[in-house]
Amino acid sequence: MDTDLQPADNVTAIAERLALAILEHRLAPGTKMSEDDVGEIFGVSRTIVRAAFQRLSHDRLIDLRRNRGAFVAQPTVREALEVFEARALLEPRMARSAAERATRADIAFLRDHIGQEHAAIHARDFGRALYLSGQFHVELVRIADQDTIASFIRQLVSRSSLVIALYWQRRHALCESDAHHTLIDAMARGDGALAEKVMTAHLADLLASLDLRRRTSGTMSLKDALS
Amino acid sequence: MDTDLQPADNVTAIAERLALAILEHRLAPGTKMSEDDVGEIFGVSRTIVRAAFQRLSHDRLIDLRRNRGAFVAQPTVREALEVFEARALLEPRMARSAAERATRADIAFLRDHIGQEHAAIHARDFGRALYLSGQFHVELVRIADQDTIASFIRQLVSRSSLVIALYWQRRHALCESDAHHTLIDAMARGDGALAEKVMTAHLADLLASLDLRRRTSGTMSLKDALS
DNA sequence: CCCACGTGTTTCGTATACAATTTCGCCCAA
DNA sequence: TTGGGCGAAATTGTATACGAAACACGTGGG
Repeated sequence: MDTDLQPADNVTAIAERLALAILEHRLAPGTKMSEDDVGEIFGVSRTIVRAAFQRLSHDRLIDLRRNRGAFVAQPTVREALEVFEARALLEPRMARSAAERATRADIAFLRDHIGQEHAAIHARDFGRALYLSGQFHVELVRIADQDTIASFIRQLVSRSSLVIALYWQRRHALCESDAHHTLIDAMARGDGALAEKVMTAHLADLLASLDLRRRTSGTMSLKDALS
Repeated sequence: MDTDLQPADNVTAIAERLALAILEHRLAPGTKMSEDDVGEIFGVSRTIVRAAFQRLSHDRLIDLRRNRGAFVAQPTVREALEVFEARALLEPRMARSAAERATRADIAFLRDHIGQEHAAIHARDFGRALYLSGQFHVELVRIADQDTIASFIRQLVSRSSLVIALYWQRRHALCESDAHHTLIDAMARGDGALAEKVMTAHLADLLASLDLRRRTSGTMSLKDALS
């Protein structure tokens, strides 16, 4: 049985836990992560932590500065715009493909996914809700069955999460927009053209809801964030 | 001035030299690279080599198999198709942007780049010619001034090089197609729409010139390839 | 003749030690 | 008070050591 997706690989496991902490906004952009501290928290040596850092750095989730250490990335305004431009180029087409390929099981899975997201909101776990909201896009590309583009989207969605952490003022109004529902409906009907259009609009909305002039701040200790 | 792009960073330097060896087809897909051997060739410890390997692995240039080692990646037919599908989605738009933004200096740079490529062909250094031919696409996106998408293209072009190594039969007829010249001409006239169209056709041609049924093979020793 | 098995060798995974660099507090002078 | 420099402490960069897993190969049984 390999239903247990726990990676037997230490560095993967730790990279994923760190990524989740960032994506759920438990670790604020700019936070410094010392190799020793992280290693001690997870009970591994710096060797492992460094490898995990390098992976996250390649996904632009953290910024690795030579002889200085690892910091949760702080996308600039320019990077934020680039990320959304890239998403606008890729995701609508993926939404179309997904709509054309989605099975009944896929649709059910996505509906369940949104269910979890709502549950998280209800439990006031906004970090997790935000993470799931991003994962929705990743799942969509998975259905489109394009692994290569999926890896790009995964990175872009992750970076979007950082952008949101930095430039989103009104937190609690999160993705209430039922864009995801609309998307699923279009997919359930196999309407690729509509799905593509809805996705385009959804991404534009997301970008428009940011205030790129102001940056929110806030920090938290490592141990608390990685519990 | 930062015209000196020599990385003071050992792992970056080694990752780049390995990447170049792969991109110039001096290292054939499937070749195993032992950490010890590579470390000895470059005069660094396995620590550095491992870090470099992890980077290349993230770009899918090498395949890292746990407890087995690092192998030059061998993209499957499916991956090959995905790579070109992704390029088809991104590059035409980038060609348009580049055409609309290119300065006189940019055009001159690209022309010179093609000049180097022809020189390499003339010197029968087909590996280098192929590398430069790929770099042309990367430079194009650089002109389009989209760093995020540029990083994706860089990866896709690299993987394309592996695809070509595996699935290209008639080697010596390389990119003689003057698609790159046509592209530059369109850019010089600032004709974005044309550049977009030419790029689309160029990528389709490239894909069509592959024979995805047959795989070429061939290998070479590490020390020779990394001299 | 072929396949299963055990042993020695190679290669990788991880921890740790030490060197190099940065950071921070402290003192002193302007 | 403020700014600069000096040294100690902390943190990262790299090499190395040792345990563990995979591989190579020779041996013996079927």
